[in-house]
Amino acid sequence: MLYKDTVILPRTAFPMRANLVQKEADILKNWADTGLYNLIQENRANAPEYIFHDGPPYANEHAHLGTAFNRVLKDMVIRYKILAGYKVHFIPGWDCHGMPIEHAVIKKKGAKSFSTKNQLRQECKKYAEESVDIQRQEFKRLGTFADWDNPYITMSKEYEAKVLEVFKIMVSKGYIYRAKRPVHWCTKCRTALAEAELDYKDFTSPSVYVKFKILSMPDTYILIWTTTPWTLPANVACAINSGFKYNFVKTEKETLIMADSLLPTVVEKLKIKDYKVEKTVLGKELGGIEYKHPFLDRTGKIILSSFVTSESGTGCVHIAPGHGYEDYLASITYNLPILSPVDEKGCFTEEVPELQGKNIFDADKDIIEILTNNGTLMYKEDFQHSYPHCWRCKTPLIFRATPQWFLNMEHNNLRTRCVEEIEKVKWMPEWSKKRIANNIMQRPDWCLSRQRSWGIPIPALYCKACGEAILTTEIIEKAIGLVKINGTDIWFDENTKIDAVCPKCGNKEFKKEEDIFDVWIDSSSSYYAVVKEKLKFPANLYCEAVDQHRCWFQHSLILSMVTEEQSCFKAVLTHGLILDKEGKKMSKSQGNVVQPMEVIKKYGADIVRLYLSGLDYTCDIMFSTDGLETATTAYRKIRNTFKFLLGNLYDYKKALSYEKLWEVDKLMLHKLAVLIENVTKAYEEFEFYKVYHLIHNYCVMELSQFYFDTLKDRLYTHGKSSISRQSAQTVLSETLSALARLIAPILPFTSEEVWGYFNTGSIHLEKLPVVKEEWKNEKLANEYELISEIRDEVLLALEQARANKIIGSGLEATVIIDSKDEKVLSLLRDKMALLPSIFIVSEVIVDRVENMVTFKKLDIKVSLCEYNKCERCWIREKEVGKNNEHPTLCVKCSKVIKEEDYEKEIEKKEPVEG
RNA sequence: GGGCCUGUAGCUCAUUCGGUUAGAGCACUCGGUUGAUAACCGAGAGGUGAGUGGUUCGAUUCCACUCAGGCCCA
Repeated sequence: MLYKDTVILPRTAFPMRANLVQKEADILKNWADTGLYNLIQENRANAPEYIFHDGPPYANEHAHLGTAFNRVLKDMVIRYKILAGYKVHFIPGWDCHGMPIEHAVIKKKGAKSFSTKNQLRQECKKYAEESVDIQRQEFKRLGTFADWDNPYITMSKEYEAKVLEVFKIMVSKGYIYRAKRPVHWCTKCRTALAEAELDYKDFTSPSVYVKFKILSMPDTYILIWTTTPWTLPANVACAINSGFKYNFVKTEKETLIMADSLLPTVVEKLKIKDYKVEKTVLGKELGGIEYKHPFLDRTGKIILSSFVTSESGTGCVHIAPGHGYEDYLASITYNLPILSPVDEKGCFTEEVPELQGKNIFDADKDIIEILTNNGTLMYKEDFQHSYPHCWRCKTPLIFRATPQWFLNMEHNNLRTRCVEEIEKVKWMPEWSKKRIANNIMQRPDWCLSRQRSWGIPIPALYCKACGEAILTTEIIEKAIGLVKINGTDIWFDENTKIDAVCPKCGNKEFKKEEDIFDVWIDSSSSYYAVVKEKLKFPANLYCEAVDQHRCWFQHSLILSMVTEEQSCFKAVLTHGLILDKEGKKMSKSQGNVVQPMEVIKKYGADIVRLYLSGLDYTCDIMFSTDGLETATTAYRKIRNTFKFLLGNLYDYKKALSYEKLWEVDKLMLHKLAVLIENVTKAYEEFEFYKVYHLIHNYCVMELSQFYFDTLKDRLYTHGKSSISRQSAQTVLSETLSALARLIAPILPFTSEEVWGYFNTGSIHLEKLPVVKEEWKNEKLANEYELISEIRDEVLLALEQARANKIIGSGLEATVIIDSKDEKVLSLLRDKMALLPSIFIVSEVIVDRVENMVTFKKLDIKVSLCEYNKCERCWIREKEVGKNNEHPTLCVKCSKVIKEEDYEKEIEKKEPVEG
């Protein structure tokens, strides 16, 4: 008789090997075919809303690993919120304007191939559109959930018009002003350059030491050092560090002021032999002192600035706010004039009559001559240093102050209101509040204008008669009307005319502003163009990387405070950046860049997602292949857990009521309840790595190592329809149902695959598992806490017996246990009948015998069980061999065979050959 | 140079107010099983808690500095 065939082994088509790459593609197709996104929206039509607003990634070719991580993180939030019963309408976005795209297009096609702005803009648009499509495919492949067919695109005319509306409100409320600011300028291309367009190369500049006469002190000079003599005509101040010590150095002729720490190098260079330090003062004591300009008829004053270093020079820095960024910042603090007597070709203007028309680099030697003649030049040499050049024409660049549009951070107490509003927002992690508050407090006024082509034009006009810059809500209104229909290209079309009257001279002819907006205006207006327009203002959550504290988070907050007088987000979740496995930044030059799609192609999205979910993203994330391998192992464990569950539920009919369940099964429902509660709590806090560890540990420790192992005998050998087997199946079913849903936000593909073998419909239409009150059983849990400790000791004893060749399999063992602890002893006696299945041995006897090994709680003796092995369930039992009908079976098995009427089934089966 | 963050086993994470021998899982080694089988079970080994100093009866935990790394600003 083939008793083996009466054993009910797991049966499922759910494959052990995932073959994720193929499987995920199938599931994606299925989601697309069934229109899952819309099904979910319908399903949650009347549910409370959760507004999660997507920060638009930059539409620049393939998605980076950091972007991929950001998408996955957002997706886990979205999928969790949907699971938790919310309606989440997630509109993805793309940031499409800006310098990097313009840069890439010019690089690809060459600057000469575009004769008009709009030709260049068309090419940029094409580039951005292609990038959006590439990234959309990649984001879909990651299994991320969104309204991919209806994204917001910052270069769409609707969006552009909305940005202009935001600007109109800024103007109408009086936040916008126009002022000069130094920018990197190419004198050959006659254009401003962005940071990314700078090409640093070695360059030789004249290095000069110049003395400025202090007005209030006879024969006393402050000594400065500069490598750009041509900026001296724009000098308005001299900066020193308030914390440094400054010496008054008396030489034969005069007294020179310089930093104490730089004295030795300076006197050596200037070949000053006889000198004496007359006195030493702290920098802050010199603040406000006036000096005479070395060759122009005006004065400047000494100011205090923290950027002055003691690395080179004299510790006294010549300040020309029109020709340096730090100088410019200092000019704001000290309210200094911003002189920039240089035209767009790099020649001096009439503001410097002596040098008018002269190229500034050529003028260096003229200025040196003037300084030499009037005796203010102390020393001169050539100085080689790394200097920015134009990326296109390789000309050395200059800083030149040009008029720009600004947002005034102090208007209507904007800065203070932002800082106060920050307090009302929930920042996760908490330190991010401090970070953004610092940023807002320290930031200068926002320079809104860029001298570029690919962006939204600033709708200002210049009077052709008097040159007056005109920016009014009426003009913006007209621009919005045009843009809504035509997009912003219309602004750059020379045929487009805006009707207006110059308020200064009454003229009606205008030149349109050529500058565009800083791209951060585009993306940071999304609260207005998307949240307010299509969702519900304000958003519940923004979630981006840590660098966005200075960018999107900050700028969105500022704009929202201007237009809505409140924050556009209630909570902000920040994550770290993705670094390589050594914690180094990924960069092409280092060769340590990981392409997300290559990883997906190799491992599948679910494994990548599982890996990412397990990382603590509140700090920087080190991405390693080792980690992916670990995640693969963890994935297999989770997958096999599902396979075991499915395999033992193929014949499951219906749940047993709680009272009828076996004790161990009740225990497992308690543990499942605790798991559900803990996982839900972790999800609520967006602590996905806790979710991962909780679920993985549950699969490994509670299920695989304990429950499943002890359950095998019951599932396989008890009667098909026995209460004991049904009891186990009831709990297995609850476990599968809960586990699949709990992991669904992390493993959207695998959970969907599992659900297909278990239930109907998509798992992503389901809701979080609910803990039934009756499942909670602290008393049982406490008892089993102790039993678990006891089990560990028994397993240790079995291992020793195995090492001593007393037993092989655990089922060969008879375990005799005793305890000196009354509590333990009474528990053992109480649970006597259950112990063999819990220890997975054939026999357990509570007794005291000789040669017991003492453990912490128990004394244990393991011996080879003297009974015969049941052919069917492999348990050794004293009745085996005594039953005439089934001489090789134990009592339990012969009873099962009889009651369940397996006889016919067995006879029907063909005998197996060999 | 400034602001913010990070550093615990090879990997991913724990360690509640500072308190017994710093814990899990994976990976590794050894063993068992062959009825979850490219699976499953058990055991073992693995740590100067980045470093130095301080506060304390006691520090991985609190403080200072240093080192390594990240973001932003200069």
